[in-house]
Amino acid sequence: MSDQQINITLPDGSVRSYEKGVSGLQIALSISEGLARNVLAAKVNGEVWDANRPIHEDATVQLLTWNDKDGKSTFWHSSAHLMAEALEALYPGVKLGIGPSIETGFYYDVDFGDREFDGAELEKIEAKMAELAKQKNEYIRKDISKTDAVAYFTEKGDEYKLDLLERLEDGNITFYEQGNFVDLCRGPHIPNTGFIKAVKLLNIAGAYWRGDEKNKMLTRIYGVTFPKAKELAEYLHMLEEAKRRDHRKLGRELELFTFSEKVGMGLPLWLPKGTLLRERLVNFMKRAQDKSGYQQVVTPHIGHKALYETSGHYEKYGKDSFQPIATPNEGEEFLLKPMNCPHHCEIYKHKPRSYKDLPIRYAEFGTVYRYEQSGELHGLTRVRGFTQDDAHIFCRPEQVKEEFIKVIDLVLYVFRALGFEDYTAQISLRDPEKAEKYIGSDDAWNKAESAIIEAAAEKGLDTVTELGEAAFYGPKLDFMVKDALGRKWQLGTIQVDYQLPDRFELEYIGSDNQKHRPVMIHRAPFGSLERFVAVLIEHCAGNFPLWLSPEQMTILPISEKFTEYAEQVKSILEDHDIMGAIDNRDEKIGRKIRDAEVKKIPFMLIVGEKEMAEGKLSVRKHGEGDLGSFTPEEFATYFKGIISESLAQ
RNA sequence: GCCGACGUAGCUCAGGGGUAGAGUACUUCCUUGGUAAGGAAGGGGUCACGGGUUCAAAUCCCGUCGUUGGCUCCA
Repeated sequence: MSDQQINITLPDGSVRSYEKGVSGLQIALSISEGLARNVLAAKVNGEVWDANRPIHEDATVQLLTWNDKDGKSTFWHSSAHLMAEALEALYPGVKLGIGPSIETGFYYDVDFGDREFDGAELEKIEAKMAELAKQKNEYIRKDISKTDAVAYFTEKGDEYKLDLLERLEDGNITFYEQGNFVDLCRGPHIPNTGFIKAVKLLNIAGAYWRGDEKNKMLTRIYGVTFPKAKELAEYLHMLEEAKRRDHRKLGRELELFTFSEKVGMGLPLWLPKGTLLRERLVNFMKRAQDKSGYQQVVTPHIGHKALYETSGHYEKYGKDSFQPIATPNEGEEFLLKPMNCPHHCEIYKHKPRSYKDLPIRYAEFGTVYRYEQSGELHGLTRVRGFTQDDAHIFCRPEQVKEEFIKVIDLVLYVFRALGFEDYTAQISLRDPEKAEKYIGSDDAWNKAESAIIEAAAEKGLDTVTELGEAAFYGPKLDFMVKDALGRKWQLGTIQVDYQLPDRFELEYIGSDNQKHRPVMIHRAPFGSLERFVAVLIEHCAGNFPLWLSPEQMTILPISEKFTEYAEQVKSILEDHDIMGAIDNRDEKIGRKIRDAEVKKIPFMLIVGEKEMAEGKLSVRKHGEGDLGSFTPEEFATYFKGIISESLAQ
């Protein structure tokens, strides 16, 4: 083989020989024209490159299309450049900050100077982007010296790019050019703007330069683009659907919860139906925990300041918490409890423990209060008072992994019962560069981190690892579920903790008759009930699984002549623990059905002359329609069957 | 907390310096109806709150509170 040839290894393991300087695009072309038309970028030895950038050495190459995550992000990054080009064309003199791709779409931070920019202008920019995209301008990569780069942006008067340049090293700087637009950019980019077929600018928001509130606020324009118009339509439909499922809207409509200015922001008020839903979740969790060897405990809503000084929470969060409440005479200080664990440590300590007692698992649906910045509050997902399905497992060091695995099993059972099929586990480790953020010894951290990693591997979890996401006292495993619309939510969490046992001087007597220190595992499968209910509402669009539904059925008499029979049916069903109201209003059956459908009540039981004569009821299922007639007992059996199926282990 | 938008009946929203509106929900009456809205009448609002401008403010201005989209934060 001549030295003008290089070997390219493709993802399927095949090796092909190409001329030196071949590009990803040319490789694609050699495979099929269709592939070449769809190639957005190429992953060369694990690094994402422009599809048309020449490859000079043997390499492993993966061609990236819209179906690859990296392909999408390249596409959106290039779209940000396209938007910047449109902005410069429409608003000469605008200054540009940064314009990255994000999980869905992209944004660009823009300084419009004195110009007032309002959202209505987004359509104008969209149109300009579409026009520029049609020109199929190539994205051209250029190496440039730092001096020339600085000269260019000095001339242009763009202080933000100059600020960025300050932190870059000479010899490492590239510009990308497309059409009339040049940007400082590491790349990579898609071959040309023609790939961008559908553009939607979604909203604008303020954002500080470099995220620092001391800096100037720029206008951030969010957008999303697609290679096909149809995909944009689907995306917009998804947004509509998300709006329709918004738990704040459904929570109000289904009368689950409310807020009151007078009670205070971020402090949810649970209405009777929401409370019923919550209680069902709590009972479900209690049953599951009882089976797994947990014991329920109850602790107060406040605790002495010293308790949190011991735990380390006061030092870490004291300033950013609700401030202590003082007693009028003694001047003692108490904090609203932000965590249940210190209380549980004191329960552990109330008597000497033997190694034979461990593990001890204390569970509490503990309501905690945390000060959240006013701008952070959002429906039930971010509140100032919430209830955790909290538990703390105190165990011997050698039991950590086994206990951890048991917790994973419990979490997965819970997800399954609630219809969350799609989840990943995020392992959050400490950021080794920021040791000051964490308490505890390296040794303890290493042990905790490896326990989590091993347990996750043993359960075959699909994991991602994030550095710097750990809690200050220990690493954690968080479960991220995907809801019915593909949105990711963080729910359950499991954390290994070697610090609190030290701080609280927890002990047990080992088989060697010596004192030993237990290890704690914090865990909350739901996380917070508030947040969990919010996610559940959006996941099922308010159509709760039957076993959770706050109103499982309603009895609809055809006319008031059948009220008495309806009462009889109700009482029979009550004996089977099937609860619901009779809709006795002076309305026609069509109206009663409509109202029950709107309220998303799972079953409508219609009783009229025919049913009364036969001792039956006509069953109509929400969203599905008439199921035919059942005796009350037959219905109860059918009803219970549905529930036990969804709760099967 | 910071920046922007918003705040009118329980809910969804119209109005925009000169007597407060609609749909829906609610109440009463008529109707006793068979699988997604029967008819009529009626009650309900300090137009978030506090100041200011004006002969006159729901409307314009300022402030506060709240909601909301972001930013920063999240034990």
